[in-house]
Amino acid sequence: MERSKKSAEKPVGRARQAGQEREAGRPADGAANRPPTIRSVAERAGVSKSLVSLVLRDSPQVSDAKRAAVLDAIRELDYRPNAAARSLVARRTHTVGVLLNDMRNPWFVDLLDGLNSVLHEHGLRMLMADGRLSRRTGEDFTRAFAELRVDGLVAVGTLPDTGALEEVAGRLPTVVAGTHDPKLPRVDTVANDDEQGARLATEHLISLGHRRIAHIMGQGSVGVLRRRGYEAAMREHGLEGGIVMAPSDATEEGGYRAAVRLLGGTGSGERPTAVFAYNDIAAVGVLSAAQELGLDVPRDLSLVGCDNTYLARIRHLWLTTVDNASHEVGRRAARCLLERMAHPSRPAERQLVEPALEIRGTATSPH
Amino acid sequence: MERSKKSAEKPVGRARQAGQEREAGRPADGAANRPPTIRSVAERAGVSKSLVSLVLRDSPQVSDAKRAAVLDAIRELDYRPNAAARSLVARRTHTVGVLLNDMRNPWFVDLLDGLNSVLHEHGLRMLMADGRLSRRTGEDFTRAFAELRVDGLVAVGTLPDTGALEEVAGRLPTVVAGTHDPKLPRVDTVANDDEQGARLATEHLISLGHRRIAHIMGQGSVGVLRRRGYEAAMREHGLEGGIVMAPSDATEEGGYRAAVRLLGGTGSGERPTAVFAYNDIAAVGVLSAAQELGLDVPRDLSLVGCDNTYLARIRHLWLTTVDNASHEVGRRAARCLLERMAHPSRPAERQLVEPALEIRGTATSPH
DNA sequence: AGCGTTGAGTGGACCGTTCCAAAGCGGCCG
DNA sequence: CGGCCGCTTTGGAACGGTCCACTCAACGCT
Repeated sequence: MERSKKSAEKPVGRARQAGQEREAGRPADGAANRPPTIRSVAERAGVSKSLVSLVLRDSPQVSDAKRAAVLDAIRELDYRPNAAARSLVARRTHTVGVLLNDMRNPWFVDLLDGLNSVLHEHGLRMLMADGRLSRRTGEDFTRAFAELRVDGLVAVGTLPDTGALEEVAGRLPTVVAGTHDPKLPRVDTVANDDEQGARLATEHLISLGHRRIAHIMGQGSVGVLRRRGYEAAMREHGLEGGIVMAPSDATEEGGYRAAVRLLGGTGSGERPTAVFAYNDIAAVGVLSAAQELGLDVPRDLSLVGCDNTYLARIRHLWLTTVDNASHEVGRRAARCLLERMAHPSRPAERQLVEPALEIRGTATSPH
Repeated sequence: MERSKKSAEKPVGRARQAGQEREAGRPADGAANRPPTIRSVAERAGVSKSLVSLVLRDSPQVSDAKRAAVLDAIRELDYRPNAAARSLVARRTHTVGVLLNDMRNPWFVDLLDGLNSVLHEHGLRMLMADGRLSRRTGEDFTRAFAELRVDGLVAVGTLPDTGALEEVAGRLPTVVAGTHDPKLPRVDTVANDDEQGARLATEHLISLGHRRIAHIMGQGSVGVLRRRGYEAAMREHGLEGGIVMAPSDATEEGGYRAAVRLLGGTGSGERPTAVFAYNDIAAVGVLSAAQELGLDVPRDLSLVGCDNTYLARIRHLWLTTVDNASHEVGRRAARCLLERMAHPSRPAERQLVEPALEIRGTATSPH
């Protein structure tokens, strides 16, 4: 008895207070007129907020008349649901974080295309951060994504900070796309078959009749794989003697310097007749070096790049290169992420996508 | 009487239920162990959640002992504040949306750098969306940003859908960077002085001794301005007769085709000795066309591009071009946005950033 | 002694949604 | 004619924070 009275008084008072403010105060004079909420819509349509919520997630349980009324009100007020409130209660943001290694190097745009198309089909939106920018400002990208409570994370390209990635992978579904690099327990990887790509390029040059084929090396695990594919192809065709490798980095400058070392120093008999470069940018460096050394490409020197970036497509360069199906990599990475979001603790999956040769103008038979 | 009884009975049951769940149930057995909240931290540290909140926003009002206890609890639980909850009550997300026109064209990366550095100084984070991807999936970028309740919006580059931008500008602080295009009431604009840049390029060619200088035109307002600068420079030096213009788009293909028309068709006496291209990509197309027509650049044809993208920096291309200080544009755009966030209804501001000539290898005196 | 003042700490309303339990309301059947 | 069964609609707790109003000591000042 006593208890019932006490609790009766307390909640009643509150309910009334709240109700008053709700019904009379806020929407009318509305402090600093805020954007419309589900309540404004309900009020205008003459229904409860719950019904508006049902209409928003178009439940079949709503009569046509009320639905129309609510939709009208939404239109009239130009109402937009508040994602923060929604995700607060749903504990889902329908957003996946995409961490780009470095936006300066545009090899990833096709990958992003593929990623986006599949994610969008499943009602997920992408939120991108440039790893390089975060690094420069000393910000921890991991934190930002964790606080925003993204539903998943896709790391595109090699990341310097494997530790942070490992930590974030413990919290949320994570997929690495476009590189083989960090092999972590609960992290899926979708990448190009770089070894196979290098093999294709090298075999193309061999089939054209080249015997002495140089390789301009790249760094990281991708660099190792491409070198391995190159070496394997050479060996399988009995061309161990024709193997020449020059260390470099994935820049035009690096490709240029390596090519100058390779092509400039030694006598003409020793000089390679073809070069397989780690990527398109390095290949463009080779082009520059050849020009400076008075070598005509492809007459005096054949050249194959890798990645089929839009650089390779520029008519003035027109690089023969390896297309590594970035779009497909993106699509598969998205599907992997969806799988992992559904089953967070399944074992890590590693996928390889088949590359293909894109023949353009920088490789022919040696004269 | 009847009413009081009714309301008494109803809330009592519920209130008790809820109270029990809060005090005894949730934190102890915790359904599907959720990430720690401010309440878990408070409980562990033996303080109230309000105090934890104070520590989080490091208020000076907290004793050292309690502060230490709270920080320990935060560390032990690996607590991360929930951005959704925070922004729900604060009505601020500390996030600005950055809308990229098209990630394929990497002229904006420097701009983003500048943008990012200033925004970061003010505790804002960037969230990027690619307009092209949104367009393809038929998604309205405006909606996404509006629902996420970003604090502001930066549109980078020309946007096709001016209407959507105008609408979104009514809701939140908006700045357009890198283009002059939509002149909307409450929208600030920070752009390069494209007219001045074109003038610099043209005057450079004139000072080298060229008289017949063609211009490969671009589209949009930027195209108009660059053309205007070109024409003005020509006229001011009494070279109206040397004006030749070819319409094109901002692609390599477009530049190539325009150049073939310009250089191939007419007799040698009529042929321009120099070209000022709308941008670097179009300039590369000109390079391709010149090569095909057997014209040596710069001996037979001088060429100046625009934007100083990294294409221009490739040794094999080594384009003389106009540097439009994208980094500075980004920085100023960020400051504009901060201003507008502080004073949402101030009149629109239009800023122009001074360009500079970047002399490389594609322009010399006519022989 | 009584009074205000100050500073650390707390309770609870509130932000804008979702979701659940329950209510209202015909209609149908025994 | 009353009970029951669907279908539509509603109230209110919950999500995880912030912030305001308030309490409670301790302290200094007439």
